[in-house]
Amino acid sequence: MGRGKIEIKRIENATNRQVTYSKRRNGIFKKAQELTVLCDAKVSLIMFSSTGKFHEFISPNISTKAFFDLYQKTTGTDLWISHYEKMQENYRRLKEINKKSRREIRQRMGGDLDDLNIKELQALEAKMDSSLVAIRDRKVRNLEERHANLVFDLLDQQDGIVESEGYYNEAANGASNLHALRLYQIHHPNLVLHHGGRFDSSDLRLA
Amino acid sequence: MGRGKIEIKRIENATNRQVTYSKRRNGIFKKAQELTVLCDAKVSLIMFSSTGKFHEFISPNISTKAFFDLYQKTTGTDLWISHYEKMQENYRRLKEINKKSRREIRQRMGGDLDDLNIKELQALEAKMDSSLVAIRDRKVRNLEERHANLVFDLLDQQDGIVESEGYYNEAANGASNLHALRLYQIHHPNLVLHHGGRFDSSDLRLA
DNA sequence: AACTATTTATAAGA
DNA sequence: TTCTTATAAATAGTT
Repeated sequence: MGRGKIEIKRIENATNRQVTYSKRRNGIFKKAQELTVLCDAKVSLIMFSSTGKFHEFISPNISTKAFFDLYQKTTGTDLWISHYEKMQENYRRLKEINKKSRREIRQRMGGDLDDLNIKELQALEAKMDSSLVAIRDRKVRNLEERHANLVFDLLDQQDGIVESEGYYNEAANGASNLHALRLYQIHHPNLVLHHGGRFDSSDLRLA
Repeated sequence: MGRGKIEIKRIENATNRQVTYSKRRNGIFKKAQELTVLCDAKVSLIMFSSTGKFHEFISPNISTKAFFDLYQKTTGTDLWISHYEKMQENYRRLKEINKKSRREIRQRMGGDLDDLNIKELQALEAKMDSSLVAIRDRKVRNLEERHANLVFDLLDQQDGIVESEGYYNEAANGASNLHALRLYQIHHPNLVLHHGGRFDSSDLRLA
């Protein structure tokens, strides 16, 4: 749909590619917006250009966080929750160890000291140590895994990804999420949030 | 673009809405695919129809998980990581408590038993208890928060959301992620993955 | 699911 | 970038 028909393959000329990206991005955002309104659908559209620019459209009345949660729930794919649950399991183990340790101390305070208790204590110490080692290993593995994901899944293919400011948003609702995004935008004008609501072409001119 | 011009507002007739959703969904997926190829961009497009049907398009060479990570990194918005880091902090506290506890036990094994140690021990116990209470509270709050997000952000607005099978995927790479998705699809034919690669209209006829 | 009259998106040029 | 415009593509209404 243009002066000529084009083949759907990578545009080699970087300038043309950028121009086409910009035009088509506007087109697809408009389509997403229309679909949201016409069909009462929830749409999340996130894109990174070949130069690493980030753009997003999200339907109104749903935060990206809620979208992710729903996505994870729907697909049953979740790394973080399984990770979190394992950590909780380890908490329970540590808690149990602490409890036993306190019981040991009480026993000793009662003067009831014998060889068996020493062995138990040594076993306890060994258990605690291995538990801590496991925790440390898991933590290290986790950080490495996250890093590897970020680095290899994407950064090796493109430059210019904006870096996180380390701003962590604790609130769970969409409004706060949006707030975080806006705080971020102050320092990253390249980041454009295509909010929902009635479509306005001025929304598409910020990048 | 059709026999007549339409206003962009919710289609009240449910059948027409569904038909339009289906047609336009195909259109937008095709656009996403073309953008991916033409402009070498990474695109994630997730949608839920008003009847709760889930559809997704994701560019090749990047998993949805990686997309989430990148999204979070880019926007600096992250609930899970801050949560996770707090848990790690609590781990460190518990670890420290365990260490002190073991030192106490060693001291007692040496026969050095006095009132001061008992007080330290009691303080230790109190500290451990409050730590565990904090952990438990945080865990409960977290689960409630997640639940509230899922329930109120979306489920109150629509029916028919497919439920998670509770399948948790531990692997971090896209291939395994895809595998999880495919396993899931076996039981949920409504779930359609619009994979990347060359676009094929047959991909769009599964729902 | 098809068919088309129209509207809409956009490729190329400025 | 942004605008123009000829043309390709998407789709609303119909069968």
